[in-house]
Amino acid sequence: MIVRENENTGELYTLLTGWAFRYRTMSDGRRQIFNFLLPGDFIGLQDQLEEASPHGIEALSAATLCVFPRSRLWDLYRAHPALGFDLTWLSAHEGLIVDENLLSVGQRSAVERIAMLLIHLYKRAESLGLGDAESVPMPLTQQHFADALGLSLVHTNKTLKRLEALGLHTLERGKLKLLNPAAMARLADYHALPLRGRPLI
Amino acid sequence: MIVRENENTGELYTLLTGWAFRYRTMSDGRRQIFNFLLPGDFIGLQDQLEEASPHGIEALSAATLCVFPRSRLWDLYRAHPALGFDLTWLSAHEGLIVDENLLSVGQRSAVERIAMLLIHLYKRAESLGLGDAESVPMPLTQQHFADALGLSLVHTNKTLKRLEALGLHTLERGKLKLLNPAAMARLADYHALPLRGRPLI
DNA sequence: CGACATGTTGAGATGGATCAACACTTGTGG
DNA sequence: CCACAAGTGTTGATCCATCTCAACATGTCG
Repeated sequence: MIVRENENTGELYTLLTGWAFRYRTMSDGRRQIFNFLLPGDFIGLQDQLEEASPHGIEALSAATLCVFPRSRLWDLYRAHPALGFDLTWLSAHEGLIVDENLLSVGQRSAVERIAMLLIHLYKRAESLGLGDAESVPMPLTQQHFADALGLSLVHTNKTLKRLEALGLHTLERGKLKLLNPAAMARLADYHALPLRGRPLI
Repeated sequence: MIVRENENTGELYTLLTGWAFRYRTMSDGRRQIFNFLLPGDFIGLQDQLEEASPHGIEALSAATLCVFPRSRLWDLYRAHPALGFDLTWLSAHEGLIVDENLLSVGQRSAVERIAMLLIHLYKRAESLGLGDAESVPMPLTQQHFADALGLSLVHTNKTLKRLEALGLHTLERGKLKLLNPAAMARLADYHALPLRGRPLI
């Protein structure tokens, strides 16, 4: 547990190693995962100064963080405009990913959603050099897939199995392999978002 | 049409008057609306420099824009760190709204989604001083509701009617009235996001 | 007046939800 | 070392919220 919902830590973080996710729980317990966080992602920009954080953040694996006091955020903008610029970049980039998730949840069928999430996470992990030539680590539980995609746990399981049966991927012991990335991309209507020089803060 | 999908205008805008929406179309024509834009909202931050915009933006009414050349964005950060700070604020704030939509589309039922969108737009318009004491303008078509909420047009129509029949609101000739805001907020599990001093760029 | 966008309504089909088991793994305490 | 609980994954049967299809109504604008 990195950031608790409706609390304010007064801190910002960069995720240095490990995986995490950002989510929100409704008063009756339903949970929506907004995004998954990988090394290099920044945490806490959405929380406006001094306000309680509208979402929680939990780690999916052992993780290390770089901590910033929120009170010095403004100093940073003044003293290092380039870093401020990078922060806006990071914020906008996370926005793009959330947009993509919204597109999935709003318009894609269950198979398409799962396919999309699998490729998307695969590409992100791969581009960070995680995993080896044929697979990347995948610390999510099926419940996480379900909560990110707005599907029930049962249907998530069945859909995941169906894709495996089609020979599109394997997912075991926390390792994801894409056996037919092209077919999966076609299925998901996936288009890589161009990731030009991503800054690290 | 303000920004075309997959093109790059090299410009940024502030929406000064009027309504607009930000969306993306899949290759088979399905469309997801990410967010609605009201006066004061900034346009174009998500589009990374020089890349084609991953989404389109269209006006819902007559609108006026303030135009910035994208090439001078970096100058602005260097010369006026405070404005850079505000831009990050605006970007993060739009992120919060998109999160909220994702929560709706992922977890809420059709009635809840419609109720949520109605209150949310009502509050935003009201806080900008649009409309009068009892109603705000509402230039959306039912198709816009449907595309924003991930519902079919037909079901959107029926659900909207149902809420009207329950006496929760009226929506005619482009004017929205909330007859029982409390009940509607309860239905939607709505919690206002605190809007502290919003900057205008 | 016709053309086109928008709104309305009913009937029937279906993707995904819900309910209910059961299997496997891991950790814990006795 | 075993017994048990808790978390996770798997599978089948049934239900229902929402989708699709198909009309028709209304309004606007040339």
